[in-house]
Amino acid sequence: MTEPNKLPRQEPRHDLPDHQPMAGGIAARARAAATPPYLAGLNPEQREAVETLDGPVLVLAGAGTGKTRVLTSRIAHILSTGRARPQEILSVTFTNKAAREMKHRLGQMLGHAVEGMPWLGTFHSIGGRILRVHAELVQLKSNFTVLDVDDQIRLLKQLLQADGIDDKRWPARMLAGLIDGWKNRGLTPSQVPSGEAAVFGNGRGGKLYAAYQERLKTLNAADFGDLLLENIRLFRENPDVLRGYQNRFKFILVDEYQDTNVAQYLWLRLLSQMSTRGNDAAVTSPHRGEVDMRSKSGEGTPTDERSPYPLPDGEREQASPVATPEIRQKNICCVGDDDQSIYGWRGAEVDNILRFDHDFPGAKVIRLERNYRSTGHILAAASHLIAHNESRLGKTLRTEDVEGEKVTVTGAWDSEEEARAIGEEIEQLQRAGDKLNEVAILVRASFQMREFEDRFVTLGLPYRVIGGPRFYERAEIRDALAYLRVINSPADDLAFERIINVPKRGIGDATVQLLYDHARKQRMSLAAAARAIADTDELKPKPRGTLRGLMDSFDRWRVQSQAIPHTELAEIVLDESGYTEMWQKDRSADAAGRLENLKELVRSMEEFENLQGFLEHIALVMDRDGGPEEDAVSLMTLHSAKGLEFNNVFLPGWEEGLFPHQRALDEQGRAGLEEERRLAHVGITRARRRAKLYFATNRRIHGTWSTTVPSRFLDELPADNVEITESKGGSGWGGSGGYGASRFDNLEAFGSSYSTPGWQRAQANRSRGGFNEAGTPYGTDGGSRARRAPLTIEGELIAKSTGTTSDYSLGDRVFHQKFGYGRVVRIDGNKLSIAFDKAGEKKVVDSFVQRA
DNA sequence: GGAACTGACGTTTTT
DNA sequence: CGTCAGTTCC
Repeated sequence: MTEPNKLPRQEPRHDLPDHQPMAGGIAARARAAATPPYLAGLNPEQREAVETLDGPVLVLAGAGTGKTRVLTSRIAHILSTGRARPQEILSVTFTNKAAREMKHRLGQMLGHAVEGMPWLGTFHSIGGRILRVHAELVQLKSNFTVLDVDDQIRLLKQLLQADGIDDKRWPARMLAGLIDGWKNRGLTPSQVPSGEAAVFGNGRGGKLYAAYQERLKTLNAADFGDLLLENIRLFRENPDVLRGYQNRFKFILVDEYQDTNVAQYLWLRLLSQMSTRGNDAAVTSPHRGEVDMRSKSGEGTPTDERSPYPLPDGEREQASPVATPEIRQKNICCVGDDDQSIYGWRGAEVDNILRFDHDFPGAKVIRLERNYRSTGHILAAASHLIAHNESRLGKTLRTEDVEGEKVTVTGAWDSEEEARAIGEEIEQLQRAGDKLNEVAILVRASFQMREFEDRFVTLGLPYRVIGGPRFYERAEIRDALAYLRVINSPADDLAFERIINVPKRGIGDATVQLLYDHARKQRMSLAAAARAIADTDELKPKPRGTLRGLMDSFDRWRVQSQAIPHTELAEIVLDESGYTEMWQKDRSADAAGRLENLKELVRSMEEFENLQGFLEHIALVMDRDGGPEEDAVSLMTLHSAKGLEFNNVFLPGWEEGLFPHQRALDEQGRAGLEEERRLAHVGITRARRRAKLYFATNRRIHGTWSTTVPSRFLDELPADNVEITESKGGSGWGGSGGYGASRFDNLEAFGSSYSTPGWQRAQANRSRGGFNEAGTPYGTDGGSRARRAPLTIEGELIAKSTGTTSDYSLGDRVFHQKFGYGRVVRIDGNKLSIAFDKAGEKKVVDSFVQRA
C-alpha cells in the first residue's frame, strides 16, 4: 500500500530498455496449455473477458464483480501468451489511485514490479506524456507547465479585464467552466457552436476561448483539458505521429469506461484504429449513428434536446451510420458499468458505454453479473432500484452469499436525530466488535457531513473525512510549487504573480500593475519586467528594493539549483523566501498541518530525478490517499465512495430534493434522475453486510427548516428485502406505514404515525416558524466514552490524545484542531462544553482539545 | 497590512 | 442560517 501522503513513484520512463524478454509464441502457448495461476479462480464470464483478446470487447462489470481482477488478469494473459510486450499495451484509468491499484495488483500477479508497463496510467498523464514528446507540433515546448484550476481562472480574469468585461456579471469561473465543457467535448475554439460561444460575455465567449488558448501557448502551458484535446489535435494534424502510436499499441484497455467524456472517447477512437498506410481513414472522425438512446422514452424535456455528440463541423457523418468496415478495430477492451456512471454532470457520456457495440462494430459484450461483495438482500434491493432506469444495458447481479440482513429504512424527525441515531448504531456495532474501519457514512452533499462531525466529536467517535481538497490544490503546496516553477522557468508569469507578494513583502497591486504594463509593452515576461523596473526609478525606493531583492534571490536559487539536490533547493527556497516562517507565525488552526504538508512536499520530491522531472509530473500525479489507518468511521460523499466497500454502510438523507437532488432534476430532467438513481445504486452496493438508509422529516436548507418528503428511491426498493425500523434516536418514526405503493411518498402517510411527545413538541416549535437546536432535545445522549484514537482528516490529525484525564477547569482557554480556540464553559465528566471563538458552543470530549 | 464589513450563495469532483 | 470571498476602512 502507498504510504501516508506519499506521492506515487515516478512513472517509469517509456524509453527504458525491455527488461523482460518475452517468450516466443510457441513456448508461451505451451505454457498456457496448463491453466496459468492468473486464470485460476476466475468464473467463466471473467475468464472469457480475460481470454477474448481479439477485436473490441466490452466488459459490463457490475458492482463487486471483479472488474479490476479481470483487467489485471487480462494484461497478465496478454503478456504471458506473448501477444504483446509490456510497452505495447495501453491501459488507461481515470484516477491515479486506480492506476496505482492496477500496477500493484499486476505486480502481485506477475510476481515482479511492473516497471515495464510504461503506458499504464490516467488518461491525462498518458496524454501529457505523448504531448511532451511532440510538443512542438502543437506550439508548445516539451517542458510545458500543466496549469491547475486556480492558474486557469487567474489567467481568464486577466483576459476578461483586458477585454473590459465586467467579471461580476461574467465571472472567470463561469468561463473556465464553459471552456472545460468544450474541451471535454473535444471542441477547439473554432469548433464551438456559435450559439454556445455566444452565451458568455455578450457573444465574446468563443473569442475569449481562442485568446485563452493563444495565451496558454505564450506561457508554454496547458490545462488539464488540453492534455487530451491537444493530443487529439496532434493526432489529427499529424497522421504519421498517430500511426506510430497505433502501431505501438497492440492492446488497449480502458477502466471505468462509463465515465469517459467525448474527448476521451475521440482519443481512444483514434488510437484504436488499425493504422492504415497512405490513406487518412485512420484519422477521420469517429462514426456516430443518429439514434439518441435517450429519446426513446419520448419524454420531451428540453434538456434532452441536446445532441449526444455535437461533433465539430466536418466531423459529422453524412449518411453512413456504421463505421466503414475497412477500418479494422484494434484489440480494445473497455470495462465499465453503465449503472455506475455518476459523472455526467462533469462531461462523462453514459452514451459512450451504451453505444459501444455501435461504435466498435463486431464488439463482443461480456457481462459480469456474479457479485462477490454483498449479501442477498442488499444486492436484491440495489438491483431492483436500478431496474427503474431506462437508459441502461441491463444486468442482473446475483450472489451466492447468504441472504443476510435486510436493508433497513429509518425515518428520523430531523437531521440532528438522524445523526444521533446513526451515531448510536455505530457505537452498537462497535460494542459488538465491528471495526470502525468497516463503517461508512455516505452522503449526497457535503453539507450533510457537518452534523455527523459534530455528533462524532461529541461522542468521541473517531472518524475521517474522505475527499475534500486534494493535496496539490492546497494553497501552501501551490505557493511552494510556484517558487519552484519560477526557478525552473523564469517566464512562468502565473507562478511569478502568485508568489510575488507571498509572503507579504510589500509589493502591492500598484506595483504589480506597473509590472504588467511594462511586460506587455516590452513583450517580456513579468519576471523580466520586474528586473527591468527594479533598475529604473519608476518605483518608490522601498518596493524597488524589495523587488530587486526578490529577483536576486531567484537568481541565486537558480544558480544553486544547478549544484545542489532539488530537495535541498526546495528547503532553501522555502526558508529564504520567508514562506515557512509565514506559516510558523500563523496561529490559525491549520497552520501546523500546512507546515507538515510542505515537509511532505519536499519529501515527495525525492522520488524524482530532478526539479524538472518533478514539476512535469506533479500536477498530474499528485493526490491524496493513504493516511494513517487508525480505526475510524469513514465519512464521504456518494461520489467519492465509488470503488470502495464496507461491511456497514449508512446512507442518510434520502429525501426528495436532496436525494434525488433537486438541481439534478431541474437541469437534467430524466437523465438527471437516472444519474441520481445510479448514485443510489452505487451507495447501496458499497455495503457488504449491512446497508442502512435514513430520511429525516425536517431538514434545514439554506438556514430555514423545511419539511421534506421521503425519497422516491425508497419507494422503489423491493419490500421483501427491506425492513422499516424505528429511529433509535428518540422520537422515531413508527413503521406503521406498512408496505405498498406509498410507503413513504406522502407526508400524511408517515406524519400520522408520529405520536411521540417529541413530535408534538417539534410540531409546536414548527408552528412558531422554526425551532432551534436546543428546542429539540429528543432522545438521550449516546453513551459517550472517551476514545484515545487520534482523528484524522485526510491524514491530518484533527484530534490527538493527550493521554491525560480531564483536568480542565471552567474558563480554561483551549484549542481544538477543528474548531480552533475557545473557552471551557461547562464540564461534565470528561465532556467539555466549549464556547469556540468561531464555531460557537460545542460539546467535546476532553481528549480532543489541548490547552491554548 | 490587517480587521471588519458586505454580499452572494448554498451538489456531486478528476485530472 | 452560515460561510467565504471580496471589499472597505482604518
